[in-house]
Amino acid sequence: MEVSLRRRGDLEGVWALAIAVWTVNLSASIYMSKRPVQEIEKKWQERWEQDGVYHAQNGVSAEKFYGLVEFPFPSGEGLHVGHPRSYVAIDAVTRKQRMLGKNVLYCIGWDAFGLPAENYAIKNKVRPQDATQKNIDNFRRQLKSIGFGFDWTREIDTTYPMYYKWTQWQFLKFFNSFYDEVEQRARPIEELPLHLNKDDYRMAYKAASTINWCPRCKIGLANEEAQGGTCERCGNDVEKREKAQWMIRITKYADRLLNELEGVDYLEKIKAQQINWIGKSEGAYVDFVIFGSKNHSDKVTVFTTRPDTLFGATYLVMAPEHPLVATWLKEGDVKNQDEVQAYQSMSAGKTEMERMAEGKEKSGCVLAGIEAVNPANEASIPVWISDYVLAGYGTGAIMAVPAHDERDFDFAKKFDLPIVQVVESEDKKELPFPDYGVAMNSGFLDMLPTWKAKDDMASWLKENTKGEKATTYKLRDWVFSRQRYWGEPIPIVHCEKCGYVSVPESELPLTLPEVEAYEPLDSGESPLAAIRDWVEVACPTCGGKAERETDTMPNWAGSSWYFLRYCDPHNDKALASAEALKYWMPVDLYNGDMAHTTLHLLYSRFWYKFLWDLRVIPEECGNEPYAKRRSHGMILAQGGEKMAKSKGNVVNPDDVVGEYGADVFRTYQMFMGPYDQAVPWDTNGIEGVRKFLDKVWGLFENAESRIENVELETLYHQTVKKVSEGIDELHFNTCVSQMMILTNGFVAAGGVPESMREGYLQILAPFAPHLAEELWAMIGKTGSIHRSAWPSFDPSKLQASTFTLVVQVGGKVRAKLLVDADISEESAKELALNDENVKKNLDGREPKQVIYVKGKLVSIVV
RNA sequence: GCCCGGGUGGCGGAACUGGUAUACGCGGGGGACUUAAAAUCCCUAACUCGAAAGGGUGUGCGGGUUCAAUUCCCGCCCCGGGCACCA
Repeated sequence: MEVSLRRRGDLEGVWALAIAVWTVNLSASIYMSKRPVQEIEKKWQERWEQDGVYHAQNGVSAEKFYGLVEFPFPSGEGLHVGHPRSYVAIDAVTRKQRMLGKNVLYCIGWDAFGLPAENYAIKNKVRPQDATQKNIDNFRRQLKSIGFGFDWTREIDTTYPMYYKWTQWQFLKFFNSFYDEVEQRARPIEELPLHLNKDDYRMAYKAASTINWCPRCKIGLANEEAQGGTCERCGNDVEKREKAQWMIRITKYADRLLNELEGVDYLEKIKAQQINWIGKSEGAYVDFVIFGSKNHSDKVTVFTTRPDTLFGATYLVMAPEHPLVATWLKEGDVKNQDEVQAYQSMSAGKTEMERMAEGKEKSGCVLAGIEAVNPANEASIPVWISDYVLAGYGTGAIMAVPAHDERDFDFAKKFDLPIVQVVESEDKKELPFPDYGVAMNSGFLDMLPTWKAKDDMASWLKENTKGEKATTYKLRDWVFSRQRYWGEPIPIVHCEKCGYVSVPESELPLTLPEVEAYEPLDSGESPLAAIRDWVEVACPTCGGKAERETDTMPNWAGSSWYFLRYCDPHNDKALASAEALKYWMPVDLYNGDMAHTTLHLLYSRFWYKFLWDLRVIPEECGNEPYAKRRSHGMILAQGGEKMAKSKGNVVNPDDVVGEYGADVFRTYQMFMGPYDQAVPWDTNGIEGVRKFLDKVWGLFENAESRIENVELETLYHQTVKKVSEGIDELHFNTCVSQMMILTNGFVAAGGVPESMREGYLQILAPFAPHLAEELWAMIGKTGSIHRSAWPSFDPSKLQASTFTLVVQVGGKVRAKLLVDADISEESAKELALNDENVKKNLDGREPKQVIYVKGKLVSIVV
């Protein structure tokens, strides 16, 4: 106390001096006083909540703005400094939109089901419910301390039964719908033509699927839980296993998910990722007649993107799992049965790790006794099996054209198979592989290379019933089952008589029962299977003996539609009312991690399109959920490494907010680098931002406001323009630096002119909302600054009265002259030519040409 | 291998539609205030030759277009991310 009083005293002396000569820079000690920022911030956070400053209004006619950030998974570690980056950014965007008078929807919630919570519960012997609740409380406290403009009355939690009631309800929609190929949309299953079997057409269906199996944990893993071929839980290598799983027919939407990207504004690389994942390729199916098997009508269909190279197909390769191979083995058609079976079991036992380690080294086994006929030239070619052919893509079999495919080439070299090039008539210049010529000489097939254009070949195949045009996708149907406890129970009952039956809507939510242990069972089933009195139920249709589905839904389920729930979070009649959806959807700006731009984005777009088809989402909302999608770069640890608990370099927002306050934290997050790029955290860098905000405080606490200064006015209008546009473009770092420039201008001038005070605080408000609010009150304004009107700039005041005219001679800068903004071309040129240094560099030469660029430069060509 | 990004001072990064390269911040150097330190403020700073005036070089590398290129074109190199034996 004493110290600060003494400083105040010092300050007065300095201040007298500053008034005497107003250009004198503000003295150091003005900024010294330690303000209790955390208290001030807390005060406003409470006030905002009380006054409902950030509440979104349903049922109004005002223009809306829906800003969305990915809701977090509330982990036990708490928020880390990377989490809030996008929250701060979209907070700034939505604050500006709110100040433009729009009705803003900006919410947060918890994506709280999932594996880590379950593992934590198992390890620490607590209920996942309790652990999750504790984590949510911690996350909520942390987020609130940063002062986001979330509408907290709309907070959602995917594990809350009134939320997952609707997740389950939507699953039943999938179960009770089919895809109408003609109309290209989903329709209720009751509308399926009567001659078709409903169970073959449901959008959600149960089928055997290959899963990643961890033999140590005895558990099935989703692909994303088994990345790199190892178990996320124990690090053991995973194997492939067949298991009956719930699947969703996302593949029916492949073309729409691809084509309708054209109507949305996504970052180019995000679109590219969606396109890659869908993996559409166009080509043809080609039928190869088989001889050597007992069934004389056997044929193998292959998919190729290069039907024009059919003449170069010198052998056939099938995946070891191909069903025809099993048939031929059973029938005794294959002469080298033992060898083939050995190869099959060898490749089935291979883990992902082993496959990857093998790289390009090809393996395989010929099917002795089986031959195929190349439909283009009737040549007889051998048939092989190899695991470089994937069972799950195309038809599970390929025609090998070693001259035109590197993998086929490797295989042919290894097993000494013939290589025949297909050339475009006379054009033999471009050989696909350098040593092709050598390989060609070893070929024994006496075929003359011929050529047909891709489309010609496809139609030739069609005419001769030897194949047809075809399109394939990498996208697979969505495996929707998890053998786990901590997820939404799948509301399906299996009846011996009726098959799979929906749990009646009236019984939703089907709540997760309490269990003794959360570990999966030895059988690989979810722990729910152990609760017999929960599993055993009467069939809802016939009343007979039936069993509940014990699989739960994947984490993706709850996050596929949460943005719809924000629109109307307390509705108990529907997932959201049609009016609310019509008003709020689509999302105007969606931001999230680059890590979620493939799966989550694809799943939620698909989910939305499906609900839209069924008109659960009104038609007016449009066919895409997110009008605009952006992603933020990662925050790295100091030094550029990834932040990781194991490396001990994680920065906790609590510490930063505790030391500097939320405003400094937020502003630094926006200043540290381009929003879409990865940037390392810098403990020194944050000091610079603290100094900046301290200067702002100082300007309002101590400095003069009766200042008139034309240059400041220009700078002010330029800054308002830059910040207004920068927020829309997500160029936050340059917004902050521009505000720093303006602030430095005010400091140099000795204060903020009266006419600029409000606007100055208002442009600061999206970045440092507490500080702006406090100073807004300090200058006597009533009502929240965050509900005030966004300032405008005067375009006529953007131009300074003078500018630096650059003079170039022969492309090199030879002079910089300060001139009036309205200087005429003639006088500018004259001034330039008369400059001493310009004359010296001209060295008596006559200029060939003098170019004048208004407001910029004079370029003298010699 | 394929598809996206990106390469600018000691560091994070600015630069509109081709028109002063390095704004803003960090760190460095020098100075003021202080008994001293911290804090704060001021000055300084791409590299290089020069006392200075001024010159030369400079945005990953090599070419090109232009009065003028970080920006446009051609050919490479490196880094980050995504996908990956996808026929």
